[in-house]
Amino acid sequence: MVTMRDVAARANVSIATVSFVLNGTKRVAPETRARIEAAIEELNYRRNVVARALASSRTRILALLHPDLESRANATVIQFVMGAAHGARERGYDLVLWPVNDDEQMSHLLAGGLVDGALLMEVQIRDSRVERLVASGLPFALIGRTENDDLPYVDIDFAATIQEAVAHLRSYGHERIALITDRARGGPGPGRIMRVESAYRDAIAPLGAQPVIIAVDSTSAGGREAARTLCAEHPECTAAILVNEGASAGLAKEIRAAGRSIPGDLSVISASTTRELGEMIEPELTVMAAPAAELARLAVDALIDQLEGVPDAPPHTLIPCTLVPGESVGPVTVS
Amino acid sequence: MVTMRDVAARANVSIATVSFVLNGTKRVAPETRARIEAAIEELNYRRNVVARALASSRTRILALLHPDLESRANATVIQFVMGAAHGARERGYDLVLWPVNDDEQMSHLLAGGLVDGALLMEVQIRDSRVERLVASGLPFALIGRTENDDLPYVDIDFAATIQEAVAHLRSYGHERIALITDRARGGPGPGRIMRVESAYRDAIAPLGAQPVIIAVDSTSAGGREAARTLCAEHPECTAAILVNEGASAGLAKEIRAAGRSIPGDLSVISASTTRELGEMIEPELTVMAAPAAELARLAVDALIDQLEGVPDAPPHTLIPCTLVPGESVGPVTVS
DNA sequence: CTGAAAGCGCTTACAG
DNA sequence: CTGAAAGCGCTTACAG
Repeated sequence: MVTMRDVAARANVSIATVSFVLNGTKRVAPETRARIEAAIEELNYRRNVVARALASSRTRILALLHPDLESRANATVIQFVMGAAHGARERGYDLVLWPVNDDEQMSHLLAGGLVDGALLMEVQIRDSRVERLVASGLPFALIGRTENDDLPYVDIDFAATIQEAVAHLRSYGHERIALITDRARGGPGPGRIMRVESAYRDAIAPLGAQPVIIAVDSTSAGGREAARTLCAEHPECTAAILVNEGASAGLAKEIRAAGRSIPGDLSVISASTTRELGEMIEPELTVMAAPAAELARLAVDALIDQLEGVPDAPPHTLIPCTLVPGESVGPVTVS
Repeated sequence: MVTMRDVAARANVSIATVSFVLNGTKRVAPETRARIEAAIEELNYRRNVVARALASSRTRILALLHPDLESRANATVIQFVMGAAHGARERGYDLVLWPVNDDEQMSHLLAGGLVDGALLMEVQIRDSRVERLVASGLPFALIGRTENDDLPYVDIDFAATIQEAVAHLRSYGHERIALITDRARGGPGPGRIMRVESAYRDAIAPLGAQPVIIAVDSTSAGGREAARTLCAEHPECTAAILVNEGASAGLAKEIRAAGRSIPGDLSVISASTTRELGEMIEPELTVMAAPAAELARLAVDALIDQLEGVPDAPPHTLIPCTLVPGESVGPVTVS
């Protein structure tokens, strides 16, 4: 293994000087610098990141804390994870995946000194991970929000997204619009659900209709259940907005199985998902594509800015989903 | 920050002794051990992983090298990544995501000393990453295989998988069975495709029919293209085996759009995908579920065994996909 | 069974 | 502009 010592010897300087040119932390005479750079090149030297981390007290490693995603057929998740990995690499950081299950693992993360900061996915309204993070003093950025709006976060702008979805449906004449969300399995659930619901209430308020909110599991079975509930209990609804990626396919299938058609009898918008997933469904769904990769990069940037002391780094960013018209929205048909 | 020095002081021992109990590397008197453990507990001490890494020349970090997965609507990918993360954590290792694009990044990885070993996803038949890895001496495990079968790998047992798919279809009377694979976009392509094709040829050989192989993009559009090709050029086929996750939905849609039905006119098995994805499609596809999480864990275990010098660690493991019957396979109908 | 000490490969005040 | 040296927090022969 070639070390800084080897480079220094070959260039006839001290290792301190080598370090200075590598880090650009101090002025070095041009000829000296040239000699050192030549030596680095010739030896194909690359700084040991572990030693650097220990000496500088900065590992340049970020942790991505996520719940168990293994079972989720969640197309946005992979975009998110990959976006974060790319974003980190582009700024010279590494990203470690951290499946947080228990307190012990959280301690290991916080006290182990492996990471300079953490990114949190799937933030709950009341999130014990966030509390521990705050208590520990480790810098972090949230994807999603807790009750406490003061913490640094990036999030989907659900208000704008739902607003646009409703406007799109209204432009086709729809006035009875149901919302289908994710059923939280124990715990307070992601803040997302709460925000989506209130955005929905605000958006349909001008229509003067009662809100119809159906929460189901994020699975095909959940989607079928939503369709049955919709048909049986809310036949007045001519449109539905889904914010439940995993349920979208099941909903479409069951609506058809019930002898109704999309968009003939029901117009559907699936929000916060991917266009690829929309394309898989029949009919091709009109979706509002989640800015997953973009959000991940922003979260990474916010965290690194914080770590590197960039002034005026924006603590909060909201991005709406993008409407991608498919074939699942049509005019209201009089029956 | 509380260090080993603090613990040693509180327990009235040297830091060496603290290190011995932490690592279990040397016999320590029971009372001494108890004192040290008490001190650790009281101070809530946790070993600094960076210092440990530097001193022991082992970081206990593994890299997961993957191509750009951002754009893929690949449901097995997330299972794979998460399986690897969990597997690593369970053995006390961390996993960093490494999007390998260029040579410079590869050098940084290899010479930086951050990781003890690497896991490679999406291995190509002829893979420059593998060559560099071999040359560098960094331990690794492949997911998938190259030309060279001597390297340590885990992989899906495509021969057994395709064999079972064909057997399943034959039990319904099918004898004209097409194969739909992934179109490699430049380069030699994943070894997977080659292996799948030869497994298919072997499996249908007893049927005495010409092989029908259709390679399309792994997208809904690709699936549609496959359906059209099948209908137009191979009307004799009564069944198809897909090994192209992203194309499965498009295929089903286009078959129906062409006025043919699944499984009435065409039986379909989608291999190497997830049951969740099969459930999303209409009709619910019979799938052969990829053992993605299991494979990831095995690869992690194989790599760690190698790192820790476990004798007789199996260098190669093959696991077949699991048949999950859906509604897309039926008897041959005489026309 | 325990400790003193060297060393892992860097960074970073401090001197000159 | 450059260097000698301390130090980051551990592990690990080596002595005793």
